Amino acid sequence: MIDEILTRGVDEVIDKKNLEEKLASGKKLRIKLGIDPTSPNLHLGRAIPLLKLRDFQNAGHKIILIIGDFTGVIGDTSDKESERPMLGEKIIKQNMKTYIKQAGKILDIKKCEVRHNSEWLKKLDYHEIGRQAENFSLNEFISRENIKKRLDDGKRISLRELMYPLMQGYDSVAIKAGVEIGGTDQRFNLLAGRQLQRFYKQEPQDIITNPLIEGLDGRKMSSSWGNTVNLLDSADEMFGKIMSLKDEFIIKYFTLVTRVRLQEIEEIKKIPNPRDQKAILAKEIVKMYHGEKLAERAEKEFNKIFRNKELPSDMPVLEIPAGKYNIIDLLCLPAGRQATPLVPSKNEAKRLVEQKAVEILNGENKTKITDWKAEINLENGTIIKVGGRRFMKLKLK
RNA sequence: GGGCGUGUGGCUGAGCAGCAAAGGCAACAGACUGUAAAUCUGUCGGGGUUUCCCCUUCGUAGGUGCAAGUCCUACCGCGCCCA
Repeated sequence: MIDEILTRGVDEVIDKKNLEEKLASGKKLRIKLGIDPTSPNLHLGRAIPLLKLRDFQNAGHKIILIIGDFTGVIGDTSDKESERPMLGEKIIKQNMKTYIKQAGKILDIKKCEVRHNSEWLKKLDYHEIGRQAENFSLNEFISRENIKKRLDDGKRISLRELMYPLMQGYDSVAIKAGVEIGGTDQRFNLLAGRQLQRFYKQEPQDIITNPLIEGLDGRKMSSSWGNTVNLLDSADEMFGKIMSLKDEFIIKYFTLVTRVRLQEIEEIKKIPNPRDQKAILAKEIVKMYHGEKLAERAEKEFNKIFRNKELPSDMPVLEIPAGKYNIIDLLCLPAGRQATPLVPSKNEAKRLVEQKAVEILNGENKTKITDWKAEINLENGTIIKVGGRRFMKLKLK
C-alpha cells in the first residue's frame, strides 16, 4: 500500500528515504497541493496529483489545498514555452469559484484544509522578499530547461516570472507543509519550498512529482493547446474525447488518471483490440466524474452513433417556417438552445457540401447533398447531418 | 541612452514589389476500419449572380509606386549588443 502510494503516478520522490520513514511512523502528514485558477476548467492532467492526494487522504493524512489566488495573477511559467500574461483578479476570482467544486469530484473537501495564498503573500514587504530572494541565484534560474530555451531563442522573460518559485515556496512555509505534490515541470518550484523552509528554520518538505500526461493530439495536455479532457466535460463529451485518444496512451492513462487496480490493468493489456481497451478506459474515467449510470449511457450513445452509425438521442432543434430552403442557408442558421449554427460560415458550408459531408434524413430516406445550390423541401422532423457528428433536427412552425 | 534586428492567419514559420500569402502543428471532410485511433486524400479569412467576381487581413499611423506583407517616415512592442 505504502509502496503504491510512492510509485503509481509518481515520477520522483525527494527525499524518498525520509518520506518512507515518515509514512511508516504513522504520523499524520500535511500534504500540500497548489492550484492556480488560471482557467475555468481543471483537466485530466490535474487529476493526477489530485488522485495522489486522495490516496494520501484515504491513508488518513491531512490535505492542504492551496488556491493560488495570488500566484495565479503572477503566473507560473514552469509549464510554458512562452511568457504567461498576468491575469486580471476578476478572472481569477471567477475561476476560483468552480475550482473547489471540481477538486471535490476527487477529494473529500470537507476533510481538506483549503487556503488561499493571498492570505500570506499579500502581507510580505520588500524587506522580507529581499531576504528570501537572497536564497536563490540567477544562475539557478537560467539553467532551468524552460528558461534556458527561451533565453536561447531570444524570447522575453520577465523578472516577475522569476519571482514565482519564491512565492510557491513561501506557501509551503506558511502552511508548514510536510510533503508537496506537483508535476515534473514543477520540480524547481517544489525545491524552492525546501530552500525557503530551511531558511525559516522549518523541516524541509518532501516532494512527490507526477508525470505529465499527453492530451488528445499527443502533445502535452494543456489548456492553452485546447487538447484537454476537462473534469466538467459532459459524460458524452468525455467518453468521446477519450475514444479519440491515441492508442499508445491507453495504459498510461489507466495508471495515471484512474485507480483501476494494477493487476486489472495487466489483464486489460491482454485485450487484443485497442479500441476495446480504450472503451473500458473511457467508461472508467466517465464513471469517476459522472457516476456509473451516465458512464453506461455515454458508452451506449457512442456506440450508437459511431459504431452503428445511428442518430444520437438528442440533437439541436431548428424551428423554421415550412418552405423551400437553400442548403447552405439552412446549415448556417443557429439551432438549439445555445443557438449556434451547425456551420459557422457559408464558405465552409459550401465546402462541406462539396466534400460530401452533408446528408438529409427523412425517416428512412437518406439523401447526400452534393450540389450547394440545392433547394431543400422541408418536412417536419427532417434531420440534417454534417460529417460524422453534427446533427440538427428541423421542426416546422 | 546608442547601434543592429524583429512584429505575418488558432499556433508556428517562409515570403523575391504583382498572393488570400510556402511549409509544419492543430482543426474539418472523404476513403479505409478497430474508433472521434493509425494511414491516405482533400479543405482550411469572409461574401457573391461561383470555371469567375467582390471585400477584409501581414504591430499602428501615414507616404512613394499602376501595384506594398514586401520600399520610405514616425510611433508602439519585443530581442541582441554597447553604455
